[in-house]
Amino acid sequence: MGDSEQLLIYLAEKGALKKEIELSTIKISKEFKSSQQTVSRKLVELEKNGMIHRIPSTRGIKIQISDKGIEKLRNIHVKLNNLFTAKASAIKGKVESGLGEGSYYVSLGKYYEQFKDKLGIVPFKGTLNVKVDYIDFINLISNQNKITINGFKTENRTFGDIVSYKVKVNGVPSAVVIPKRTSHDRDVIEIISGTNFRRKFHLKDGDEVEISL
Amino acid sequence: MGDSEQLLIYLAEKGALKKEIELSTIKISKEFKSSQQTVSRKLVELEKNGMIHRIPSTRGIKIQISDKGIEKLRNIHVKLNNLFTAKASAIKGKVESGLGEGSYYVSLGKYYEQFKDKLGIVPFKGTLNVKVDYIDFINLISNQNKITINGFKTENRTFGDIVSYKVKVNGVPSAVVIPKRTSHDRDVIEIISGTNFRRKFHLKDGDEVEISL
DNA sequence: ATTACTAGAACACGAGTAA
DNA sequence: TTTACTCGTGTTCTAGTAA
Repeated sequence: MGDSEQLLIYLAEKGALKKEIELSTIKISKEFKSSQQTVSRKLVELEKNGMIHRIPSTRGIKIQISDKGIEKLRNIHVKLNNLFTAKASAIKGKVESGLGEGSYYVSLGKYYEQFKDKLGIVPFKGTLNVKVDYIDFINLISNQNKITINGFKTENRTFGDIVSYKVKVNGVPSAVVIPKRTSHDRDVIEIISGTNFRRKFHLKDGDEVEISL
Repeated sequence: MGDSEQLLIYLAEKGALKKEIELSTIKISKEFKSSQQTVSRKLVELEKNGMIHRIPSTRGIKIQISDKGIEKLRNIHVKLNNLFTAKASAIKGKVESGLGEGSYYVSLGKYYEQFKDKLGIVPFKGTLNVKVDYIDFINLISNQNKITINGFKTENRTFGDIVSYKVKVNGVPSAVVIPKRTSHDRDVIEIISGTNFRRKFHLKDGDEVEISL
Protein backbone atom coordinates (compact mmCIF):
# COMPACT_ATOMS: atom_id res chain seq x y z
CA MET A 1 0.00 0.00 0.00
CA GLY A 2 1.25 3.44 0.88
CA ASP A 3 2.18 6.09 -1.59
CA SER A 4 4.32 3.87 -3.77
CA GLU A 5 1.85 4.60 -6.59
CA GLN A 6 3.26 8.09 -6.79
CA LEU A 7 6.68 6.70 -7.50
CA LEU A 8 5.26 4.22 -9.96
CA ILE A 9 3.57 7.01 -11.89
CA TYR A 10 6.82 8.95 -11.84
CA LEU A 11 8.71 5.99 -13.27
CA ALA A 12 6.03 5.50 -15.90
CA GLU A 13 6.37 9.14 -16.93
CA LYS A 14 10.09 8.62 -17.25
CA GLY A 15 9.36 5.93 -19.80
CA ALA A 16 9.65 2.79 -17.70
CA LEU A 17 6.26 1.57 -18.91
CA LYS A 18 7.51 0.28 -22.21
CA LYS A 19 11.23 -0.08 -21.84
CA GLU A 20 13.97 -0.39 -19.31
CA ILE A 21 15.22 2.98 -18.18
CA GLU A 22 18.43 3.78 -16.42
CA LEU A 23 18.64 6.34 -13.66
CA SER A 24 19.88 6.81 -10.15
CA THR A 25 18.25 7.04 -6.75
CA ILE A 26 19.88 10.44 -6.32
CA LYS A 27 18.26 11.83 -9.46
CA ILE A 28 14.90 10.48 -8.42
CA SER A 29 15.26 11.82 -4.90
CA LYS A 30 15.90 15.28 -6.28
CA GLU A 31 12.70 15.30 -8.33
CA PHE A 32 10.85 13.55 -5.57
CA LYS A 33 10.63 15.13 -2.17
CA SER A 34 12.67 12.57 -0.28
CA SER A 35 16.15 11.32 0.33
CA GLN A 36 18.28 9.02 -1.74
CA GLN A 37 17.92 6.37 0.95
CA THR A 38 14.15 6.53 0.98
CA VAL A 39 13.98 6.27 -2.79
CA SER A 40 16.27 3.28 -2.67
CA ARG A 41 14.13 1.60 -0.05
CA LYS A 42 10.91 2.32 -1.91
CA LEU A 43 12.28 0.89 -5.10
CA VAL A 44 13.23 -2.28 -3.23
CA GLU A 45 9.69 -2.36 -1.86
CA LEU A 46 8.15 -1.91 -5.29
CA GLU A 47 10.24 -4.80 -6.51
CA LYS A 48 9.25 -6.94 -3.55
CA ASN A 49 5.61 -6.25 -4.40
CA GLY A 50 6.25 -7.27 -7.99
CA MET A 51 5.57 -3.83 -9.41
CA ILE A 52 8.92 -3.28 -11.08
CA HIS A 53 11.96 -5.11 -12.36
CA ARG A 54 15.09 -3.66 -10.93
CA ILE A 55 18.75 -4.15 -11.73
CA PRO A 56 20.91 -2.15 -9.35
CA SER A 57 24.59 -1.60 -9.89
CA THR A 58 27.25 0.78 -8.69
CA ARG A 59 26.58 2.89 -11.75
CA GLY A 60 22.84 3.35 -11.31
CA ILE A 61 19.64 1.35 -11.52
CA LYS A 62 17.88 -0.13 -14.49
CA ILE A 63 14.15 -0.15 -13.99
CA GLN A 64 11.19 -1.41 -15.90
CA ILE A 65 7.61 -1.53 -14.67
CA SER A 66 6.31 -5.09 -14.56
CA ASP A 67 3.03 -6.40 -15.90
CA LYS A 68 1.63 -6.27 -12.40
CA GLY A 69 2.77 -2.65 -12.07
CA ILE A 70 1.19 -1.74 -15.39
CA GLU A 71 -2.00 -3.41 -14.23
CA LYS A 72 -1.93 -1.37 -11.05
CA LEU A 73 -1.57 1.91 -12.94
CA ARG A 74 -4.21 0.94 -15.44
CA ASN A 75 -6.57 0.21 -12.58
CA ILE A 76 -6.18 3.70 -11.24
CA HIS A 77 -6.55 5.08 -14.74
CA VAL A 78 -9.81 3.26 -15.31
CA LYS A 79 -11.20 4.44 -11.99
CA LEU A 80 -10.41 8.05 -12.78
CA ASN A 81 -11.65 7.65 -16.33
CA ASN A 82 -15.00 6.51 -15.03
CA LEU A 83 -15.11 9.49 -12.75
CA PHE A 84 -14.07 12.17 -15.18
CA THR A 85 -14.98 11.18 -18.70
CA ALA A 86 -17.66 8.57 -18.89
CA LYS A 87 -20.80 10.04 -17.56
CA ALA A 88 -20.86 13.75 -17.83
CA SER A 89 -24.44 13.84 -18.95
CA ALA A 90 -25.16 16.66 -16.58
CA ILE A 91 -23.36 19.65 -15.17
CA LYS A 92 -24.24 22.16 -12.54
CA GLY A 93 -24.37 25.88 -12.83
CA LYS A 94 -25.33 28.89 -10.81
CA VAL A 95 -27.99 31.36 -11.73
CA GLU A 96 -26.63 34.81 -12.43
CA SER A 97 -28.36 38.09 -12.55
CA GLY A 98 -28.68 40.17 -15.67
CA LEU A 99 -31.20 40.03 -18.42
CA GLY A 100 -28.62 38.91 -20.90
CA GLU A 101 -28.46 39.82 -24.52
CA GLY A 102 -30.57 36.82 -25.34
CA SER A 103 -33.44 38.49 -23.62
CA TYR A 104 -33.42 41.02 -26.38
CA TYR A 105 -32.97 38.51 -29.16
CA VAL A 106 -35.85 36.44 -27.97
CA SER A 107 -38.21 39.25 -28.67
CA LEU A 108 -37.08 39.63 -32.25
CA GLY A 109 -39.54 38.03 -34.60
CA LYS A 110 -37.04 36.54 -37.00
CA TYR A 111 -35.31 34.69 -34.18
CA TYR A 112 -38.52 33.94 -32.32
CA GLU A 113 -39.99 31.99 -35.23
CA GLN A 114 -36.87 29.88 -35.54
CA PHE A 115 -36.81 29.10 -31.84
CA LYS A 116 -40.29 27.68 -32.28
CA ASP A 117 -39.57 25.80 -35.49
CA LYS A 118 -36.07 24.53 -34.94
CA LEU A 119 -35.96 24.10 -31.18
CA GLY A 120 -39.60 23.48 -30.46
CA ILE A 121 -39.54 26.17 -27.85
CA VAL A 122 -41.99 29.01 -27.50
CA PRO A 123 -39.63 31.16 -25.55
CA PHE A 124 -40.60 32.85 -22.38
CA LYS A 125 -39.52 36.43 -22.73
CA GLY A 126 -36.17 36.63 -21.04
CA THR A 127 -33.24 34.32 -20.71
CA LEU A 128 -31.74 32.60 -17.74
CA ASN A 129 -28.06 33.32 -17.27
CA VAL A 130 -26.18 30.42 -15.77
CA LYS A 131 -22.54 30.30 -14.77
CA VAL A 132 -20.90 26.99 -15.56
CA ASP A 133 -17.47 25.50 -15.95
CA TYR A 134 -17.08 26.32 -19.61
CA ILE A 135 -14.96 23.33 -20.46
CA ASP A 136 -17.35 20.97 -18.74
CA PHE A 137 -20.12 22.64 -20.63
CA ILE A 138 -18.42 22.23 -24.00
CA ASN A 139 -17.70 18.63 -23.21
CA LEU A 140 -21.34 18.14 -22.37
CA ILE A 141 -22.65 19.52 -25.62
CA SER A 142 -19.80 18.68 -27.97
CA ASN A 143 -21.57 15.56 -29.13
CA GLN A 144 -24.95 17.21 -29.40
CA ASN A 145 -26.62 18.51 -32.48
CA LYS A 146 -25.68 22.05 -33.20
CA ILE A 147 -28.75 24.00 -34.28
CA THR A 148 -28.10 27.22 -36.08
CA ILE A 149 -30.53 30.07 -35.76
CA ASN A 150 -30.00 32.19 -38.84
CA GLY A 151 -29.19 35.81 -38.52
CA PHE A 152 -30.79 38.63 -40.44
CA LYS A 153 -30.40 42.26 -41.32
CA THR A 154 -32.48 45.29 -40.69
CA GLU A 155 -31.85 48.72 -42.07
CA ASN A 156 -29.84 49.64 -39.04
CA ARG A 157 -28.16 46.51 -37.87
CA THR A 158 -26.94 43.05 -38.63
CA PHE A 159 -28.02 40.26 -36.33
CA GLY A 160 -25.65 37.32 -36.54
CA ASP A 161 -26.24 33.63 -36.45
CA ILE A 162 -26.95 32.08 -33.09
CA VAL A 163 -25.67 28.64 -32.29
CA SER A 164 -27.92 26.67 -30.02
CA TYR A 165 -28.15 23.31 -28.34
CA LYS A 166 -31.10 21.57 -26.80
CA VAL A 167 -30.62 20.84 -23.12
CA LYS A 168 -32.72 20.28 -20.05
CA VAL A 169 -32.55 22.65 -17.15
CA ASN A 170 -33.73 21.05 -13.91
CA GLY A 171 -35.40 18.59 -16.23
CA VAL A 172 -37.26 21.20 -18.25
CA PRO A 173 -36.64 21.16 -22.02
CA SER A 174 -34.74 24.30 -22.93
CA ALA A 175 -31.99 25.50 -25.18
CA VAL A 176 -28.64 27.14 -24.74
CA VAL A 177 -28.22 30.05 -27.10
CA ILE A 178 -24.74 31.16 -28.01
CA PRO A 179 -24.52 34.39 -29.93
CA LYS A 180 -21.29 34.55 -31.79
CA ARG A 181 -20.07 37.72 -30.30
CA THR A 182 -20.63 38.06 -26.62
CA SER A 183 -19.75 40.55 -24.01
CA HIS A 184 -20.18 38.61 -20.86
CA ASP A 185 -18.04 36.00 -19.21
CA ARG A 186 -17.22 32.99 -21.28
CA ASP A 187 -18.56 30.72 -18.63
CA VAL A 188 -21.96 32.34 -18.43
CA ILE A 189 -24.41 30.67 -20.77
CA GLU A 190 -27.88 31.81 -21.72
CA ILE A 191 -30.87 29.57 -21.58
CA ILE A 192 -34.19 30.03 -23.30
CA SER A 193 -37.27 28.07 -22.46
CA GLY A 194 -41.02 28.20 -22.47
CA THR A 195 -40.84 28.16 -18.72
CA ASN A 196 -40.17 31.03 -16.39
CA PHE A 197 -37.49 29.33 -14.37
CA ARG A 198 -37.13 32.02 -11.79
CA ARG A 199 -40.78 31.72 -10.90
CA LYS A 200 -41.18 27.97 -11.21
CA PHE A 201 -38.12 27.04 -9.17
CA HIS A 202 -38.09 30.17 -7.02
CA LEU A 203 -34.58 30.89 -8.23
CA LYS A 204 -32.45 33.59 -6.76
CA ASP A 205 -29.04 34.62 -7.98
CA GLY A 206 -26.49 32.06 -6.93
CA ASP A 207 -28.95 29.18 -6.82
CA GLU A 208 -27.84 25.99 -8.45
CA VAL A 209 -29.47 24.44 -11.50
CA GLU A 210 -28.68 21.24 -13.32
CA ILE A 211 -28.07 21.23 -17.02
CA SER A 212 -28.47 17.85 -18.67
CA LEU A 213 -29.03 16.39 -22.10
CA MET B 1 1.89 14.38 1.32
CA GLY B 2 1.71 10.61 1.41
CA ASP B 3 -1.00 8.33 0.17
CA SER B 4 -3.96 10.57 0.77
CA GLU B 5 -4.71 10.33 -2.94
CA GLN B 6 -5.91 6.77 -2.41
CA LEU B 7 -8.51 7.96 0.03
CA LEU B 8 -9.47 10.81 -2.27
CA ILE B 9 -10.05 8.40 -5.13
CA TYR B 10 -12.09 6.22 -2.82
CA LEU B 11 -14.27 9.16 -1.84
CA ALA B 12 -14.66 10.16 -5.47
CA GLU B 13 -15.83 6.66 -6.31
CA LYS B 14 -18.37 6.91 -3.54
CA GLY B 15 -19.79 9.93 -5.32
CA ALA B 16 -18.21 12.77 -3.38
CA LEU B 17 -16.99 14.40 -6.59
CA LYS B 18 -20.28 15.97 -7.45
CA LYS B 19 -22.31 15.95 -4.30
CA GLU B 20 -22.03 15.70 -0.59
CA ILE B 21 -22.04 12.12 0.63
CA GLU B 22 -22.71 10.85 4.08
CA LEU B 23 -20.76 7.99 5.58
CA SER B 24 -18.79 7.05 8.63
CA THR B 25 -15.13 6.57 9.41
CA ILE B 26 -15.90 3.01 10.47
CA LYS B 27 -17.39 2.10 7.11
CA ILE B 28 -14.44 3.63 5.32
CA SER B 29 -11.96 1.89 7.56
CA LYS B 30 -13.56 -1.47 6.75
CA GLU B 31 -13.21 -0.96 3.01
CA PHE B 32 -9.84 0.60 3.50
CA LYS B 33 -7.10 -1.29 5.19
CA SER B 34 -6.78 0.86 8.28
CA SER B 35 -8.41 1.74 11.54
CA GLN B 36 -11.30 4.04 12.23
CA GLN B 37 -8.92 6.41 13.97
CA THR B 38 -6.56 6.58 11.05
CA VAL B 39 -9.38 7.27 8.65
CA SER B 40 -10.64 10.02 10.92
CA ARG B 41 -7.21 11.61 11.10
CA LYS B 42 -6.65 11.36 7.35
CA LEU B 43 -9.97 13.00 6.63
CA VAL B 44 -9.02 15.86 8.94
CA GLU B 45 -5.73 16.07 7.06
CA LEU B 46 -7.44 16.13 3.69
CA GLU B 47 -9.60 18.95 4.92
CA LYS B 48 -6.61 20.84 6.25
CA ASN B 49 -5.00 20.55 2.83
CA GLY B 50 -8.16 21.90 1.24
CA MET B 51 -8.96 18.69 -0.62
CA ILE B 52 -12.37 18.06 0.89
CA HIS B 53 -15.19 19.76 2.71
CA ARG B 54 -16.10 17.88 5.84
CA ILE B 55 -18.98 18.14 8.26
CA PRO B 56 -18.55 15.73 11.15
CA SER B 57 -21.30 14.94 13.60
CA THR B 58 -22.09 12.22 16.06
CA ARG B 59 -24.12 10.51 13.37
CA GLY B 60 -21.45 10.34 10.70
CA ILE B 61 -19.54 12.59 8.35
CA LYS B 62 -20.71 14.55 5.35
CA ILE B 63 -17.98 14.84 2.77
CA GLN B 64 -17.60 16.56 -0.55
CA ILE B 65 -14.41 16.83 -2.55
CA SER B 66 -13.36 20.44 -3.05
CA ASP B 67 -12.30 22.12 -6.27
CA LYS B 68 -8.72 21.70 -5.22
CA GLY B 69 -9.28 18.01 -4.59
CA ILE B 70 -10.92 17.59 -7.97
CA GLU B 71 -7.97 19.34 -9.55
CA LYS B 72 -5.62 16.95 -7.80
CA LEU B 73 -7.45 13.91 -9.08
CA ARG B 74 -7.71 15.37 -12.54
CA ASN B 75 -3.97 15.89 -12.55
CA ILE B 76 -3.36 12.23 -11.87
CA HIS B 77 -5.93 11.35 -14.48
CA VAL B 78 -4.21 13.49 -17.09
CA LYS B 79 -0.86 11.93 -16.35
CA LEU B 80 -2.20 8.43 -16.72
CA ASN B 81 -4.17 9.41 -19.79
CA ASN B 82 -1.02 10.58 -21.44
CA LEU B 83 0.64 7.30 -20.60
CA PHE B 84 -2.09 4.96 -21.70
CA THR B 85 -3.84 6.70 -24.55
CA ALA B 86 -1.67 7.52 -27.46
CA LYS B 87 -2.84 10.62 -29.15
CA ALA B 88 -1.03 12.81 -31.59
CA SER B 89 -3.73 15.36 -31.97
CA ALA B 90 -3.46 18.78 -33.44
CA ILE B 91 -5.82 21.34 -34.83
CA LYS B 92 -5.42 24.12 -37.31
CA GLY B 93 -6.28 27.73 -36.93
CA LYS B 94 -5.99 30.98 -38.78
CA VAL B 95 -4.06 33.98 -37.62
CA GLU B 96 -6.25 36.97 -36.92
CA SER B 97 -5.39 40.57 -36.60
CA GLY B 98 -5.77 42.52 -33.43
CA LEU B 99 -3.43 42.90 -30.56
CA GLY B 100 -5.81 41.13 -28.27
CA GLU B 101 -6.37 41.83 -24.65
CA GLY B 102 -3.65 39.38 -23.76
CA SER B 103 -1.19 41.77 -25.25
CA TYR B 104 -1.97 44.08 -22.42
CA TYR B 105 -2.00 41.40 -19.75
CA VAL B 106 1.37 40.11 -20.77
CA SER B 107 2.97 43.36 -19.81
CA LEU B 108 1.57 43.31 -16.28
CA GLY B 109 4.20 42.22 -13.80
CA LYS B 110 1.94 40.08 -11.65
CA TYR B 111 0.90 38.02 -14.65
CA TYR B 112 4.31 38.15 -16.29
CA GLU B 113 6.03 36.47 -13.36
CA GLN B 114 3.48 33.67 -13.32
CA PHE B 115 3.85 33.09 -17.05
CA LYS B 116 7.52 32.53 -16.38
CA ASP B 117 7.10 30.40 -13.28
CA LYS B 118 4.06 28.33 -14.10
CA LEU B 119 4.29 28.06 -17.86
CA GLY B 120 8.02 28.39 -18.33
CA ILE B 121 7.43 31.09 -20.88
CA VAL B 122 9.12 34.46 -20.97
CA PRO B 123 6.44 36.05 -23.03
CA PHE B 124 7.13 38.07 -26.09
CA LYS B 125 5.20 41.26 -25.73
CA GLY B 126 2.02 40.72 -27.63
CA THR B 127 -0.22 37.76 -28.25
CA LEU B 128 -1.08 35.84 -31.35
CA ASN B 129 -4.79 35.65 -32.04
CA VAL B 130 -5.84 32.47 -33.75
CA LYS B 131 -9.27 31.53 -34.96
CA VAL B 132 -10.09 27.90 -34.38
CA ASP B 133 -13.04 25.60 -34.26
CA TYR B 134 -13.84 26.13 -30.63
CA ILE B 135 -15.19 22.68 -30.02
CA ASP B 136 -12.18 21.04 -31.63
CA PHE B 137 -10.02 23.24 -29.51
CA ILE B 138 -11.76 22.29 -26.29
CA ASN B 139 -11.51 18.65 -27.21
CA LEU B 140 -7.82 19.09 -27.83
CA ILE B 141 -7.07 20.62 -24.49
CA SER B 142 -9.74 19.09 -22.33
CA ASN B 143 -7.35 16.41 -21.15
CA GLN B 144 -4.50 18.79 -20.60
CA ASN B 145 -3.43 20.29 -17.34
CA LYS B 146 -5.23 23.47 -16.61
CA ILE B 147 -2.79 26.04 -15.26
CA THR B 148 -4.33 28.91 -13.41
CA ILE B 149 -2.65 32.28 -13.49
CA ASN B 150 -3.87 34.05 -10.39
CA GLY B 151 -5.52 37.41 -10.67
CA PHE B 152 -4.74 40.42 -8.56
CA LYS B 153 -6.08 43.79 -7.60
CA THR B 154 -4.80 47.29 -7.98
CA GLU B 155 -6.36 50.39 -6.57
CA ASN B 156 -8.35 50.93 -9.70
CA ARG B 157 -9.10 47.53 -11.07
CA THR B 158 -9.42 43.86 -10.46
CA PHE B 159 -7.58 41.52 -12.79
CA GLY B 160 -9.16 38.11 -12.80
CA ASP B 161 -7.67 34.67 -12.97
CA ILE B 162 -6.45 33.52 -16.35
CA VAL B 163 -6.82 29.92 -17.33
CA SER B 164 -4.02 28.64 -19.50
CA TYR B 165 -2.86 25.52 -21.26
CA LYS B 166 0.51 24.63 -22.64
CA VAL B 167 0.43 23.97 -26.37
CA LYS B 168 2.78 24.07 -29.30
CA VAL B 169 2.20 26.45 -32.15
CA ASN B 170 3.95 25.33 -35.30
CA GLY B 171 6.03 23.26 -32.94
CA VAL B 172 7.05 26.16 -30.73
CA PRO B 173 6.25 25.79 -27.02
CA SER B 174 3.57 28.32 -26.17
CA ALA B 175 0.47 28.69 -24.09
CA VAL B 176 -3.15 29.49 -24.72
CA VAL B 177 -4.36 32.12 -22.30
CA ILE B 178 -8.05 32.38 -21.57
CA PRO B 179 -9.01 35.43 -19.59
CA LYS B 180 -12.29 34.94 -17.88
CA ARG B 181 -13.91 37.93 -19.34
CA THR B 182 -13.42 38.49 -23.00
CA SER B 183 -14.84 40.65 -25.64
CA HIS B 184 -13.84 38.93 -28.81
CA ASP B 185 -15.31 35.93 -30.56
CA ARG B 186 -15.41 32.75 -28.61
CA ASP B 187 -13.50 30.90 -31.26
CA VAL B 188 -10.54 33.24 -31.25
CA ILE B 189 -7.87 32.07 -28.86
CA GLU B 190 -4.86 33.98 -27.67
CA ILE B 191 -1.38 32.54 -27.65
CA ILE B 192 1.60 33.72 -25.69
CA SER B 193 5.11 32.59 -26.37
CA GLY B 194 8.71 33.65 -26.07
CA THR B 195 8.75 33.73 -29.84
CA ASN B 196 7.54 36.47 -32.13
CA PHE B 197 5.50 34.26 -34.40
CA ARG B 198 4.62 36.88 -36.91
CA ARG B 199 8.28 37.52 -37.56
CA LYS B 200 9.59 33.99 -37.30
CA PHE B 201 6.99 32.41 -39.59
CA HIS B 202 6.30 35.54 -41.66
CA LEU B 203 2.67 35.29 -40.68
CA LYS B 204 0.01 37.46 -42.21
CA ASP B 205 -3.61 37.56 -41.20
CA GLY B 206 -5.39 34.50 -42.48
CA ASP B 207 -2.28 32.32 -42.53
CA GLU B 208 -2.66 28.88 -41.05
CA VAL B 209 -0.88 27.65 -37.95
CA GLU B 210 -0.93 24.28 -36.28
CA ILE B 211 -1.76 23.96 -32.61
CA SER B 212 -0.62 20.73 -31.02
CA LEU B 213 0.11 19.36 -27.58
C1' DA C 1 -24.47 5.48 17.49
C1' DT C 2 -20.82 8.64 16.14
C1' DT C 3 -15.85 11.63 15.87
C1' DA C 4 -11.47 12.25 17.39
C1' DC C 5 -8.11 12.93 21.48
C1' DT C 6 -4.26 10.65 24.18
C1' DA C 7 -0.51 7.75 24.46
C1' DG C 8 2.41 3.92 23.67
C1' DA C 9 3.87 0.87 19.94
C1' DA C 10 5.09 0.18 15.20
C1' DC C 11 6.96 2.08 11.33
C1' DA C 12 9.31 5.28 8.07
C1' DC C 13 12.80 8.69 7.44
C1' DG C 14 17.48 10.10 6.40
C1' DA C 15 22.58 10.86 8.11
C1' DG C 16 26.42 8.12 8.16
C1' DT C 17 28.76 4.84 5.86
C1' DA C 18 30.17 -0.06 3.90
C1' DA C 19 30.69 -2.26 -0.28
C1' DT D 1 30.80 7.57 -8.31
C1' DT D 2 26.85 4.15 -7.14
C1' DT D 3 23.17 1.13 -3.87
C1' DA D 4 21.48 0.13 0.34
C1' DC D 5 22.62 -1.23 5.35
C1' DT D 6 22.39 0.37 10.41
C1' DC D 7 20.42 3.06 13.73
C1' DG D 8 18.86 7.22 16.16
C1' DT D 9 14.93 10.24 15.58
C1' DG D 10 10.51 11.56 14.14
C1' DT D 11 6.20 10.34 12.28
C1' DT D 12 2.12 7.50 11.95
C1' DC D 13 -0.32 3.84 13.60
C1' DT D 14 -4.28 1.97 16.53
C1' DA D 15 -6.38 0.67 21.28
C1' DG D 16 -8.74 2.96 24.74
C1' DT D 17 -11.91 6.26 25.66
C1' DA D 18 -14.13 11.18 26.23
C1' DA D 19 -17.56 13.85 24.32
